[in-house]
Amino acid sequence: MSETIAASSWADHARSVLAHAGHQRGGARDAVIDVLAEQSCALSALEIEERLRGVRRTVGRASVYRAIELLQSHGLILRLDLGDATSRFEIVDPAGGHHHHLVCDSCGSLVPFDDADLERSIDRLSRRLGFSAKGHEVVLRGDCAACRN
Amino acid sequence: MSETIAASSWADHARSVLAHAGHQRGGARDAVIDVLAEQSCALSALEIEERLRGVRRTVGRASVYRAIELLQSHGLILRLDLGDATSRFEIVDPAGGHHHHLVCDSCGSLVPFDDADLERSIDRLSRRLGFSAKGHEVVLRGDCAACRN
DNA sequence: CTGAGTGCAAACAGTTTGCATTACT
DNA sequence: AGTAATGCAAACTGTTTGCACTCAG
Repeated sequence: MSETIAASSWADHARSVLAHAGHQRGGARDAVIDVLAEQSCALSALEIEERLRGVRRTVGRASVYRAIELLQSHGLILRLDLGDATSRFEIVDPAGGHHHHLVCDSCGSLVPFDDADLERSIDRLSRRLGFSAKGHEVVLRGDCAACRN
Repeated sequence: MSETIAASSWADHARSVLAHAGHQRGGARDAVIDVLAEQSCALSALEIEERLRGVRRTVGRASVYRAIELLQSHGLILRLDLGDATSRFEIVDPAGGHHHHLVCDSCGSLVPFDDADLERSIDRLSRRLGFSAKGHEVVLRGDCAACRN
């Protein structure tokens, strides 16, 4: 894993981007940013809401979704769809690094990984196809170490 | 594209698999199989329902979902999630070939592609990670040829 | 003060489920 | 006849929207 950004630096970065875009700073969105910053891997909107309720402050569901939408539109988080009909979100490394995921068929857990070889293949591929591919996702399905008795 | 199976052969295959699994053959599921067989690329459940209403026979929404679930549990179709909160389904080539997708950011269209190099990377990757990766999905996001004016 | 941000509740869309009916075999 | 398959409608879940209220600047 080449994720080396500190959680707080992403939060600061996100707040700064939003501020420059002319957004006021409200308590609900701020709390959502904090929760996302603490988590390195994908969270669903409802998971975010739940964690907020416990630890920080109760935030209306709509505010969670609106914060997510705003963050996404500024490229600060990305949406991840893994086949269970709920979107998950995770912070985007401002430095450009990114990873992909293994979804465990048994326990449903999410294991992040990265692979330079894979990235190279995808680069070559986009060039071959003539796409200006702006992004990509790779999802492996299998059994995680814990479940593969 | 190395998809060379005839549509009818998948439909026959699917029916045979279900018959061997002890399932009776009903009109609704049969129609769903036909619609899927005619389409080479992913369809959502509601798109399937819609096509059935027009051309073949009106099929209850629940039956569409039940047919999909059954087909999926037998590995005859696979679910595809592309970030718009609706699952799409496409037939699985009994010969084992498969492809991935480019999602056009502008028009939302789905363009299938395959790439041996990419597959090799993913194979190597699964081995490196020690997963028994049973499946994988790759989604590229960008602009399709038509939209890239 | 003024508009962006927020919370609540209602509206929505896709999907699933319960149950009575129909149709294979 | 007996059992799987089907259709309908209601229930559910995740997400979005309308609107009144609050708070940051």
